[in-house]
Amino acid sequence: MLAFETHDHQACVKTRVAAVEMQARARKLRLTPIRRRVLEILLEDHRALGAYDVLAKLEAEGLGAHPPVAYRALDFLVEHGFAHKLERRNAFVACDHPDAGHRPAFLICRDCAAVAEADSAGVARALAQTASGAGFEIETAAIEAEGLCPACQIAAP
Amino acid sequence: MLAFETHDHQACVKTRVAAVEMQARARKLRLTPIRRRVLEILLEDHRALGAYDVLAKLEAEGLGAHPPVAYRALDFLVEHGFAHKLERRNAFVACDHPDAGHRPAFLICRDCAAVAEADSAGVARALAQTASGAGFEIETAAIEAEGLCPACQIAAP
DNA sequence: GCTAGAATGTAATATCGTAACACTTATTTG
DNA sequence: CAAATAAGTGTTACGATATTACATTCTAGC
Repeated sequence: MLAFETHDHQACVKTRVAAVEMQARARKLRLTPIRRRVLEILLEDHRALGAYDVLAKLEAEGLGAHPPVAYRALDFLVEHGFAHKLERRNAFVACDHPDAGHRPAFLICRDCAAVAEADSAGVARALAQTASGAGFEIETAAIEAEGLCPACQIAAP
Repeated sequence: MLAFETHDHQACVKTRVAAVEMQARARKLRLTPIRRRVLEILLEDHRALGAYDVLAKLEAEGLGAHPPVAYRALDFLVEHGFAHKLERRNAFVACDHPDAGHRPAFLICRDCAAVAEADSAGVARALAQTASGAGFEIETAAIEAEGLCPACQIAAP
């Protein structure tokens, strides 16, 4: 639950960008300057950011001023498992474990928008069982809890 | 998993509106004509409808032509447990079990938008356990699976 | 009937997201 | 290497989703 703990964030961003770079190379994906910068922007917080928040930062740096620029980069990151979309917030967050194809559960703080990934295996299993009883074939599952992170429980009681 | 089975839908709508009416009376809520009609619109399909879909139907019947009309009625229904919002789709669906305060899991067909409610107790328990390990205090959880309903598995293989 | 609170009507605008097409840059292939 | 192809980017325009604010009307309770 990395996001809720203090840690050396500079280093954290660096190692995680490096990890994605490696993954990208291995999978022959192009981590272009815009995509890389969007990933960094997401990593700089462990927070949920809207597409237009990301776009504003890009724009301030002269990297593209129109919505499709942000959406395309975000779509790329999401598609390849380097970021996730939070459906409840129409927002995006960098992935904690940049291995492709996982779909974690999310714990989202309603106060500070910090986001932690949680293992969804148990949850997914329970869901799959229910679905199969109905003859429903699950393709993807979004599991998003909202509430208060430890810090905000103290700050705003 | 009512939504995926054939049934007498006329009767289904009628009994469910009646159930909500009783609930509303018991809880001193005002099920006004607009709110009632929006509920019926949602019940007429067991499908996910966008706010603007609902609004279009209201408009065609002369019941209000501006977005807040639809959103206010939908918010009322959601707030009191007579409908749910599907975050992944920015859409709404009538509640299967109009008792207040429950938060089911959803099985949403990507093809026909049929929606079934599934028991979320097991899923919620698994999630709560993970969260408590992180010191995170869950207030609400959205659990939404997307895939193919039985009918659409046959229709579109 | 009066009044307070709830609900509705309406305009304007914010926020989120995409289609379409021109152009540039990278990769493949003859 | 050059041409052909594919992938990525720049830009315009628009569509879809949602809210704020304020005026007006309705309703319940006195």
